[in-house]
Amino acid sequence: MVIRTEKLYDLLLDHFGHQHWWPVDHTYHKTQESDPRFEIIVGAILTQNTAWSNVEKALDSLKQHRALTIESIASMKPQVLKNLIQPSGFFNQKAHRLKTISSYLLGEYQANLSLFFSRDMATVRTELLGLNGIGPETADSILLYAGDKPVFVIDAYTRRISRRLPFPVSWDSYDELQQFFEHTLQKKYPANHLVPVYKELHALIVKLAKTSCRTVPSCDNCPLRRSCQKML
DNA sequence: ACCCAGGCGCATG
DNA sequence: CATGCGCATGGG
Repeated sequence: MVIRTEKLYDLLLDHFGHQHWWPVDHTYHKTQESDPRFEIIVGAILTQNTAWSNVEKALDSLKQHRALTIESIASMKPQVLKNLIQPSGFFNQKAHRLKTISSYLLGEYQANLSLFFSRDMATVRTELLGLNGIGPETADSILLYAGDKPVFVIDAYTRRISRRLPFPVSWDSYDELQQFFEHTLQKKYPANHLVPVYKELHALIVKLAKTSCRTVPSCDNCPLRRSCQKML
């Protein structure tokens, strides 16, 4: 019995609709104060084990102080940065992490994100993982949502869902679960469609976990149970 | 008063 | 290798 990830995508999209997570369109006008790609990078760090509503407050605060740029965060005094991101919690660690990646992007890539992302995907991922505060999920979120790289993001929700669905993989291995999603989705979608599919499916899984799978102890009582069985 | 949120680093056994 | 714990805030 094998469940198909592309059916999971169809089902969830049909049931919940688009989730509008981070902007799909990276049109960047100079009239804009901050590069949306950098905003996504900052958001990816601020949202670590933190409700998105709190992250928005911190992002707004950074924007209002015109501080949402690589150069600004790299040069800002730590205490000032901590105050600006305070509502997102864990501000001591997060301020340090934001300064680490900002200084890195400034020092190694002259704050040029196009240059940073232009290289081999695996290379960029390895570099990100080497920075303090960037683990697999944060690195992959940055690659997918900011860099438009075809990488599927695994998070606690995806593991929880995967534990309940009959996926032929061990749900506790990040790499194995990621390979499973990527391989199965690659079979259905052409390469140039993978990025939007990966973005939307990850957001939809989060939505599913929050609305249904979080509150019920097992699939037996899940409101999506009948739909889920269509995927088998 | 609890529990949780779009994790990660570090310390233990 | 694999758990466990601290990190901090705001909303339900």
